[in-house]
Amino acid sequence: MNEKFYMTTAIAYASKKPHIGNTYEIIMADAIARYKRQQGYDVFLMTGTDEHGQKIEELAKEAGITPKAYVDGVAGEIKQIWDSMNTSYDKFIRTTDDYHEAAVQKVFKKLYDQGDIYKSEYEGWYCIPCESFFTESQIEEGKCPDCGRPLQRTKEEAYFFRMSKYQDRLIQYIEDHPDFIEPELRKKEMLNNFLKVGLQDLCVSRTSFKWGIPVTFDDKHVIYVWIDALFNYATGIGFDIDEDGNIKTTEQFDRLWPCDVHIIGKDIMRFHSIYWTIFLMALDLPLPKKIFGHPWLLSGTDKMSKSRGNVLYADELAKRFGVDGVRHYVLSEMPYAADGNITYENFIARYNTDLANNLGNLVNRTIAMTKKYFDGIVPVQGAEEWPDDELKAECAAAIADVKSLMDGYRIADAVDRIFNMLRRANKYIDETTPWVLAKDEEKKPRLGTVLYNLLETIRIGAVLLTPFITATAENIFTQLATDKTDYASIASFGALESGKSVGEAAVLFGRIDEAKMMEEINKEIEAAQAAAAPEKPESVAEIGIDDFMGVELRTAQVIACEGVPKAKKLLKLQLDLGYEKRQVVSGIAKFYKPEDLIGKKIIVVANLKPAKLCGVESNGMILASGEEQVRVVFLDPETPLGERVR
RNA sequence: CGCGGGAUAGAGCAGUCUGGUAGCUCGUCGGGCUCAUAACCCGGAGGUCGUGAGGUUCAAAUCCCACUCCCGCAACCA
Repeated sequence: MNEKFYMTTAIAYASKKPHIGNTYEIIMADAIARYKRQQGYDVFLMTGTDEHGQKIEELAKEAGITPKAYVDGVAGEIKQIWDSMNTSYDKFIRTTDDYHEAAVQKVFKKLYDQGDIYKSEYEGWYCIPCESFFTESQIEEGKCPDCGRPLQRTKEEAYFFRMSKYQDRLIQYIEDHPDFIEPELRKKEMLNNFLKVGLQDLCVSRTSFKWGIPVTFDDKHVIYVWIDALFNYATGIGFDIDEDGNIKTTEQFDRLWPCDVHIIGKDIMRFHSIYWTIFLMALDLPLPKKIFGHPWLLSGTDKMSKSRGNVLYADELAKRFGVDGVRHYVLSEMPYAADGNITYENFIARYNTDLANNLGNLVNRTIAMTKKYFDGIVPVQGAEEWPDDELKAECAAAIADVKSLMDGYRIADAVDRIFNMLRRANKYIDETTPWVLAKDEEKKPRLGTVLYNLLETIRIGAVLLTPFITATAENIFTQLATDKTDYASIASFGALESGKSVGEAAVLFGRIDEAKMMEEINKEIEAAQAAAAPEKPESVAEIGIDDFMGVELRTAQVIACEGVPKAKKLLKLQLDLGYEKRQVVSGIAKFYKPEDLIGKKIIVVANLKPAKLCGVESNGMILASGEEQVRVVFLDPETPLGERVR
């Protein structure tokens, strides 16, 4: 049996339809999987959906359906998009699958029984802003070890995982395995920001919502999302635990584990490289060989978000550019470590340059000449002349380069390398001028050689392109009418069989008129914006007038203002409420300079419990609106100070 | 001084480890060709390689130092 290669994507959160930035991951994973299969590996690619959590519980409630019904809908939609992108995953796991839930419960129990998970019995302290629990031993003088703010005694019981126990082993492992976390800069982030400063025990249960996997021996609690979600990588291939708490695996698991690569977004690097790895250590399982944190695909220069209105979806893009247009764009436009961009202008340029002009036109003109000069019969390869040797050398170089690039996960560079090879083939046509050879019957053998070399170069290109633009590669094979499509067939130049008839010529990618399409797109965007009613925001539970009157809002004037050292977002404001002065800290430094605020009259929540932010005391909160763009509520300059606001 | 990455032609990037004529794709200008999807091929213009009339060197995009700006991670939105 061939060597196995087990790879996974992160599982997609089943809260809403994934955008192209989310879809990029499965396409990238698919390209790697197809490449590995081509190389002869026995590949198993797993993807799926993460379906539990408070957010989904709330969305389902809003929609008036059960959480399960809700995630059934979204998971179906996600699977459909994955399928429509021609991705060749071997398994689509859902965290609501019964075997997964059962196995996760047993994992939790086992970790509890062996002492890695423990229950804190009313000894815990909770930091509300950090949403973190801490044990007595972690805290100093009743303050949060993270932020230094006062902690609340938690009234909830909670389960914790002893992360610190494995910390040194993990650091050692990462240092012994330089390829474990890639790209390199992500490894440094993990090491410097978390591991070397010391891991805290992780709270691994929740009681604040119900939509999760219950703890079997304590059903007030549901299991922390990351234990639930991360274990999909194991349960999906047959990992389980028997009644005695011993690990029970299937033949499939034994064959595939450990995972060869987890492909994930850079944002969840921490959960994989630290938590997941430590969970595995606790179960004495071999660790994954590699965790690859890919960058993000940005819409223009911004993160895609609904509120910015710049969200692009794979299926909508595919309507315009085709599935392979989308695959080619995301695969060739994403740098190795830095974020990539997507705009319609870039998309059209990429499409026209690479797919229509370079590849499509090369195939088209070559097939056309074969039909025209040889009645569509693949000619015989004759004596080698210049520049045949250069073309062949280029093919060989491309094959070798693509292999080394792909082995290093340099996807975009690999794709680019293939298109350079095709460019060389276009140049070869100009150098050999087949239309001139065709005018001289004596040159017919030479003409045959030239066309043969071109057809063979195209075939090699199609084999190399198979992992990336799969359907297009197949289309090319059809046009060449060849069944020499495997990787072994490009080991040496000349596997294409002479004497056979080529298929019908068909345009692979029609050229896009940029001006026309942009006009169309802009019109659609305008129409969509006009049609879209402002979305109803998530509302908060109704309150009575008494509740409102419990909030003491007062007018105040900013008499001094300065930034807080070490904090990028915070401003420290001195307020005059008329009857007293007080200090308030506010996270508005991105939007206001101190001098913008001094002298202005604002509204302050006067009876808010004091808190410390970055070590600076804050006694209240000033009113402001907005998320992306925060605007402080300013008052009429004539407003007297210290008045109650109702 | 929290940790790390980056600044190279109008745009996007490579080159920096291992100093020695600054390169690729797109765009732009000019030319060629006619097999092909106004495609393809060739050539030109365009860069004080972030700043410092800094350091090392025969020689610096590359090594060293200082500074400015951008980005990621962490912290932080009362």
